[in-house]
Amino acid sequence: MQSFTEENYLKIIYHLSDKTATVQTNAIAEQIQTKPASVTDMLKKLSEKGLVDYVKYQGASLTAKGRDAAIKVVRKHRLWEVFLVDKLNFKWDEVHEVAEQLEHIKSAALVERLDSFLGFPKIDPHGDPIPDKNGKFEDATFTKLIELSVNDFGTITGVSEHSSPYLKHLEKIGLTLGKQIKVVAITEFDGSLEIIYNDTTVNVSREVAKHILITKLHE
Amino acid sequence: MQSFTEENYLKIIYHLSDKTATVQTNAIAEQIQTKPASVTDMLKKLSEKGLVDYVKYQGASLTAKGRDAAIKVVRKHRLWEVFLVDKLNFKWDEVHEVAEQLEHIKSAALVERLDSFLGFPKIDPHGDPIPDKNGKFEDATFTKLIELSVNDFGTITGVSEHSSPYLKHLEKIGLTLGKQIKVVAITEFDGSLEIIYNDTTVNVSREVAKHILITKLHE
DNA sequence: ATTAATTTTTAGATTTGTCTAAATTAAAAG
DNA sequence: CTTTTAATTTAGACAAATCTAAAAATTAAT
Ligand SMILES: [Mn+2]
Ligand SMILES: [Mn+2]
Ligand SMILES: [Mn+2]
Ligand SMILES: [Mn+2]
Repeated sequence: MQSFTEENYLKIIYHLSDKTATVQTNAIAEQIQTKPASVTDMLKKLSEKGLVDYVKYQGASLTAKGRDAAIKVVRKHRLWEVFLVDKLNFKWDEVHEVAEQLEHIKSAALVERLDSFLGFPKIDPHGDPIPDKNGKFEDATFTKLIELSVNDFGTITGVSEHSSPYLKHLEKIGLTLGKQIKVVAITEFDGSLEIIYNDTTVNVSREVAKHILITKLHE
Repeated sequence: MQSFTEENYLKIIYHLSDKTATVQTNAIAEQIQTKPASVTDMLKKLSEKGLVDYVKYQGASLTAKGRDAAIKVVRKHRLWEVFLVDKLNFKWDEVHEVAEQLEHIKSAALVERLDSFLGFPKIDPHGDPIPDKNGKFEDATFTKLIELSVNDFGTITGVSEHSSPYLKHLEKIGLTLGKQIKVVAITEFDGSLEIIYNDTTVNVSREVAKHILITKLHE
């Protein structure tokens, strides 16, 4: 059984592993809001527990056991987010902080019954896939909005940034999950994108477009 | 903002205060599963924070601020128990441990929305009153089953022991919340009570009867 | 009022997770 | 291939919460 703190490290390492095979000390420190020296200490501990593979100065990666544990935390985080939005009427920008706490509640029965109560949802309020009981899930192949070209179109199926200010901004300009969008122009000056959905046109900065995930539609 | 641990101390002191005005170090230690020396340390800390009144060797009591904090924890504990039973189909003997964790989740919005989602329940699955948003609740005047005499009758409205083995036992012999019962005899030999409800007669040991709370009916 | 038993507190150590400052190692630049 | 820079690790300290063993205070018993 892992501590609250250990679970946070495993989860962060898991998320950072999406991009690179081996995760650096400084990257973990930044995500977890701590100092590199503290990360080194924890990596040694997690390594001794058989949860991460760690070689001095070379970074860390999750073992099978560590990945299982991390996925369980992610599953709980996303199920609780669905609960908060679907059942308690929270907005999608209000749930992340509370889910950060709820994800550490220890009770296998609770997770399974919550999952059932919610109707076995496949994605959370930000479009992220929810691992099932066995940790399995389909990691959809997203394209970032910023990578689209003029005349490309598709559906908004996720966001890779969960902060409240960011999500509130998307809400305000109408770019929420499920919206069909099309890129009509890319501004020469600042690289921002001109997007059309329904009959509305909005301008999206590169910084914002970076975190919007699109499922491209063809033809 | 209190730590997880501080909240547990406040809650225990609150519960122990029901019986006596000032709470002893050893009593807290026993409830919280720790050593008296640790309790002394914590009492000093809570005293400095203005949450308890504490005089060396004299025991402790909650300040108004401490009681407010304790009641907030109790409110959360009981609301979560209602959620687990009413929405997730847990049995009344399965919820206490999980609620011990959930009661420490920090989010005012979550508590209020959960309360609303549950329909503003007044009592939890064990018959305990749920404090409202402002910490107010009616503490009903219960009579312990063990204090009844032959021919006394009433309704089971609560239990003062939340452990799974105890609650499972009550379930098995049919003594659940809301049942109308009558004492038909008290056994000379061991003081156990002969109880009748509907058309069933059951024998209840003194140890079991001690924790069953009755609302007496007259005439 | 002494003595004995119980309760409570202190003193000093331990564990978990963190930090700062200094020392190493690895990577980048020249 | 040195030198410089950046990343990482060690060493030593610290805060929170706990423990054991010993000392002190309170309460109960003679
Ligand atoms: Mn989240
Ligand atoms: Mn999410
Ligand atoms: Mn309970
Ligand atoms: Mn209860």
